Order: sequence, then C-alpha cells, then structure tokens
Amino acid sequence: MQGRVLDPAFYLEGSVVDQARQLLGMVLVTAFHGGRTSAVITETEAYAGVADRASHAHGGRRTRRTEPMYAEGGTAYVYLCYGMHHLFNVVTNRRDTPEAVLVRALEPIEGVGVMRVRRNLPNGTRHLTSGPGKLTKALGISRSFNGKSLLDDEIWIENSGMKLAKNSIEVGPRIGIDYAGEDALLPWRFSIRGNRWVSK
DNA sequence: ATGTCGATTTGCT
DNA sequence: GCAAATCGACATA
Repeated sequence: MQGRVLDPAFYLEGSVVDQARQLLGMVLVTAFHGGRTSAVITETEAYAGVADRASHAHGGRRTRRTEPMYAEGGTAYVYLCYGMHHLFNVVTNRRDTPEAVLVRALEPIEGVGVMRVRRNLPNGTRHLTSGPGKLTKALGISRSFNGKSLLDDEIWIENSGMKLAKNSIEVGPRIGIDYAGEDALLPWRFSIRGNRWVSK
C-alpha cells in the first residue's frame, strides 16, 4: 500500500475540525536511525485555537510549550502529558493561528517488530498504538520531534487515497478535557467505526 | 469486566 | 501546590 506524501496545502486550508476528520485513513510515517514505522490514523481530535477552551492555545496563551501550535500548518506539536506521555499533534492553519489535530490512535502497518521493542511488549498484542501516549512511544516520537516539519524526511503523513464513507466515521466528544466547560461537549473526536485500534 | 491508584514533569496560581 | 489532551498495575467480582 504505497501512499503519496500529503499535499502541504492540506495543512493550510479548511477548518481544523474537517482536517481532523479527513486525517482518518491517512498514514503516519516515522523514519530515523531506529527504523521505519508506519500506521493508519484511526482516531483524532480537533483543537480549534484561541476560542476553544480545551486548547492549549485558548485565549491566545503562548508559552514555550505551546509555541509550535503557532507555527505554520504542517508542523509537529509534541508535548509531555501527565509528566510521562508524549502526545503528538498535527498543527494546521497559518502561522499565528494556533490550531491542531491530536492523533489518538493508529493501526500499525510497517515496523511492528520495532514498535514492540519500543513499547517493551515482546508478545503479540493489540495495545501497541491504541492510545495517544502509546502510539508516540511505538513510533519513536519524543519531544525531539516537537516543532519538526511534517514535510521533511523524519516524520510525515501519506494520503492513501482511501476515502471513508460518512457512515464509517464515528463522532463524539473529546476525551479528558472536563476542565473545558461546555466546549467539552463539542463533537470533535473522530474515529473509524468498528476499527479495533482505537483508544479506550 | 470494571474500578482505583500511582507515576512524574510542566505550567500555571 | 495542584491539575493535566494517559497508561498500566493491581484489586475486587
């Protein structure tokens, strides 16, 4: 299944909610000295910039940590969550418009052996990449990837060309953002219906 | 199958 | 200090 690198224009046009939905079915690839790994994006969430109370950039908050969210669409935003998990986001929109898509789950394609080693799960298991903290570990995404361009050759996204039917996309509220008040109810979480590789 | 809890660091108050 | 875009270990049923 040979995909094409996603057109840079994808990251710049349209709303982040649409982009989160469209990223389902696309393939996230990492390639560096530790090996090459790739996996289908099966679950995403949209974080819609300064107006979204769940977003790290809410109200224009701009710190060392959130700085990559303000970069041009097509940049990686990787941050440490709960002091131990790296979470990977795809930054979208123009510079200084801080929107991002959190990638919450993947279905492995290439490099399953490497993923097992990185995750320290020697035996067959379905939990390799079914969560936002797990998938970064499996693909070797640490904070050194923070701010990297997705148009470069260490981490990028390929468009498989597969078009998902509307009824094969499951929609719901985002996870773990109870602090966001009413915005916690927004239907901005997307996953491939029936796919086993989604978070719990 | 479901529930509780500890880990561990960053960024705010 | 405290809560956080989480995970895995362990307990109980």
